Amino acid sequence: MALAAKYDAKSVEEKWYDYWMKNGYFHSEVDDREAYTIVIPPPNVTGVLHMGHMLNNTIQDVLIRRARLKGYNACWVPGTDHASIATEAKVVAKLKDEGIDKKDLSREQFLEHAWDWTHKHGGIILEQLKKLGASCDWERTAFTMDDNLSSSVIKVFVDLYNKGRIYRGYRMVNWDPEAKTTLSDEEVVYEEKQGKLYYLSYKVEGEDETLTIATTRPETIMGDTAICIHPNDDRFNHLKGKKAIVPIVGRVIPIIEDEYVDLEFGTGCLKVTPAHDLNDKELGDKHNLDVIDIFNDDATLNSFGLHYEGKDRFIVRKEIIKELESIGALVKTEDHMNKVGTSERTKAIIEPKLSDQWFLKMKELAKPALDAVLDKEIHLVPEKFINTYRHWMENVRDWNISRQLWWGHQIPAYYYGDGKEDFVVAASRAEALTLAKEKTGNTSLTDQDLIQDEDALDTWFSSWLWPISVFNGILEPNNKEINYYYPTNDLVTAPEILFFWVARMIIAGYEYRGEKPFTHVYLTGIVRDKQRRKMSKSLGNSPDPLDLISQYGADGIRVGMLLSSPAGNDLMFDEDLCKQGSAFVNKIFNASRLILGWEVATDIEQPQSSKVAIQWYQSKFRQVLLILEDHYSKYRMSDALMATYKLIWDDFCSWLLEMVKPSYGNPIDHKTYGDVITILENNLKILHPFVPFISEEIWQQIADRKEDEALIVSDWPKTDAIHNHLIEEFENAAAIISGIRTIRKQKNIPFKETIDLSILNSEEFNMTFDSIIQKLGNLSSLNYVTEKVEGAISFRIKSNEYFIPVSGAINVEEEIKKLTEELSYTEGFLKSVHKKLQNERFVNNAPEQVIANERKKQADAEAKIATLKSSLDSLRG
RNA sequence: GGGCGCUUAGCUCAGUUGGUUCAGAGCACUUGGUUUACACCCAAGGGGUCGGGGGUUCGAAUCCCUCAGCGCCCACCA
Repeated sequence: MALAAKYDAKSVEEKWYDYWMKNGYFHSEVDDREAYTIVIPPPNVTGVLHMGHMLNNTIQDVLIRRARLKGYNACWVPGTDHASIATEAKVVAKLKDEGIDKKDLSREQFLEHAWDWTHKHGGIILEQLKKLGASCDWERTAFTMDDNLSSSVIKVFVDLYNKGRIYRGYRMVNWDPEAKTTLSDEEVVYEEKQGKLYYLSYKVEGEDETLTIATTRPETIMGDTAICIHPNDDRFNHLKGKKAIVPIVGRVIPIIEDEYVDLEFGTGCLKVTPAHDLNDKELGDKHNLDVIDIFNDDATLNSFGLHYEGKDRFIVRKEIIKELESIGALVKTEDHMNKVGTSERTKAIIEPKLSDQWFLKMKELAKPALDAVLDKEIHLVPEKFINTYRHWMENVRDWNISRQLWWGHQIPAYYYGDGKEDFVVAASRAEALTLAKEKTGNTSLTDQDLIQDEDALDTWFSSWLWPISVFNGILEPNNKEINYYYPTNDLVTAPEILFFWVARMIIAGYEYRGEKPFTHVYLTGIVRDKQRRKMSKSLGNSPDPLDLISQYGADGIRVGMLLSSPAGNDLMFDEDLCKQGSAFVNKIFNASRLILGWEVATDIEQPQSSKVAIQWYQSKFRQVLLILEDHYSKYRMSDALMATYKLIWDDFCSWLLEMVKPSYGNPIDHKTYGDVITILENNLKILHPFVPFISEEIWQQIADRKEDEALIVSDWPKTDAIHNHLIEEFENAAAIISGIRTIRKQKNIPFKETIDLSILNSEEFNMTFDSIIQKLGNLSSLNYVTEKVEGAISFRIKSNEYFIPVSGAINVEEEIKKLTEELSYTEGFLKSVHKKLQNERFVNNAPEQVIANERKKQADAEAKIATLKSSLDSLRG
């Protein structure tokens, strides 16, 4: 009686979230129980919740809540990532709005702004997660730039450097001219773009001849230091050993020969620009060519760009084509599709650039991490990702870990001299000074002589330690928390970051714990809209998760997200799913309201029908419990939800409650009421991971609960004997009831009007559900007869025939027609079975079970035909 | 260019080793019902030659080949 007439999701959600928090139910401490741990994939600290997070965190919360109910010490560690590039870009943009240029700030000043920004906008996303019901251990909230996590990063860097795995190298790297930093290969996204292929003619030095090359990047002629032809290309024999003159620039460059050149592409002549193309760099190294870098950091041209100095590369491309055309150096232009590397974060077009950067050697580190997945030490769900993972790991390249950014962990390398190699790597300035003194033998060095490397580390260089560093396992490898919670159990994340993050965490796990960081990796799909477009802020096709929550309730959204989310498959998000979710919540609420509204009488005996119904449901419930176990063990979340959904909606609400419901105005007997309450309680337990709020709300209402009692920390229902015969008999009863309903509909007999049902049984018949058939069929009587009932409509289930006498004339013609159709269908069916059984090869080859089944089919069909025939005979008189 | 995956009802998807009830589920749809928890309800019902073609088999949505369409990952061809 305590439930309101209508379910108010908002107030219920707030009430119970506060209650859970207040009672510390999300918090985990080391104890005697077995730990079940998940570390959250840390979202960007200043990010906001999007649909991908909703899906991801719903799944994590379902896993965590279920583990908690199953008696594990469940620990879900939340936190955020400093997101070096993304955050720095936001801060730079914000400063720009205020008229401040990053260049005019010192590192310290800039970092102050960045921290302000972080404090102001940071952690909003975690507050949003609370609205979703996420039961994270908020006392453990971590941030990749927390002191201990930062120290962990530095310690690891120093360690890897000392192991010889980190080195500094002058390499061609990916340069993001927008963020003005290098990127790792994984941060470059290649996009197909329609471009042009320009054919340019170069004069041959000292001759009245020209050669033509094809290029997509005419602006880089400023950096040309050679022309390359294939040594076997007879077309260009006359050019060998000669030199060419770069148009506009006038520079004389050699014509070299290399088999790298593709004879089929373009003209067979290639211009070589070692500073701005990886292949050209390799050619340059091989042939000792000059390297001329023509770009500034922002991808405008430098002084090598002559009169184009200071202009952007793409403007220069347009202008230089005009100039080349005017001097007759542009031969022709063709359309050309090519893949352009763009920055994952800023979307800027990447410029290959030579520079000094820090790298981590990956090959050896990757080995145990590869084996772990191939040997199923770590399970990727779904398994199709194993191949992708293997391919990447087997071809892993050194990781560029330095970024020309300030927001992040500054590289702990300290320069004490002018030479490239005049540096030491140490966890602190003091240690660095000691090391520098040792290395140089110069004891008069002071702190002032040390200059720390300006660069920061790639964000992923801190998040790859996440499952260890959140438990402080890097700094204190033997503390009791890391030993207890590590390895964690499940990781739930998007496949997009399989290499960025997952693979590297596995690597770090083996390197720093000698053990896997988690056992299962559940890879979710991408959330897309109905047009299959990825939901993103820039496309504007993503609903605001908080709006959805206020509209459908957190429970509703959770169900909606989970209804269609097979692991690894994209989720076609449709608001209708949320509608279905909140309808389900409403159904649970109303069913509970019905039960709690019942008047209970202690002086009534439990009717036979209720007793049977309760026993049946208990078996059904246990059966579903096993199915759930199976689905969960395979991480089939949608299936687990659907099995629960159908159990509650169909078996519990549509069948059980209808079976035990007292007739209008009458009280329910005490025994049945108690049984139903117990059943409801168990239902709520298996519902709780999916719909935590409504389930807690009702659980708290259906009995007097102690102050510290709560569904969230109760226990998962126990399995017990399943009476399969009850389940089977119920199915038969349900078919009979359905038959009655069909006839009522056909003959327009309203439910209120009672009818008689006669059963002509040709085989042993179990009467367990008779009382229920009577109740749900609203029968005045249920009789077993030995002869057909005259003047009655009939229907058949298996080999039994059921008769309902109807007042008024029966349409004999119609009945005959109906029976004839059924007969001819059954005869056709029997014929196909006969054919099969007469086929010797089938009888010889098929397993016995299959043949036995066919024989059973044959017998059933024959019995049914006999029944139909005799019915027809009696109808025809 | 290489690799992986997908194509089953209007929509989103299940279909484990080929074998009763395997051609399914949820939603949507149609029809009927409902002063007695819920129209976010109840009941009944329609709907698919399992992308096309070929093959293996007594038997194929399931295995093989091939074609078509879609998606993803990886890769330095100007």
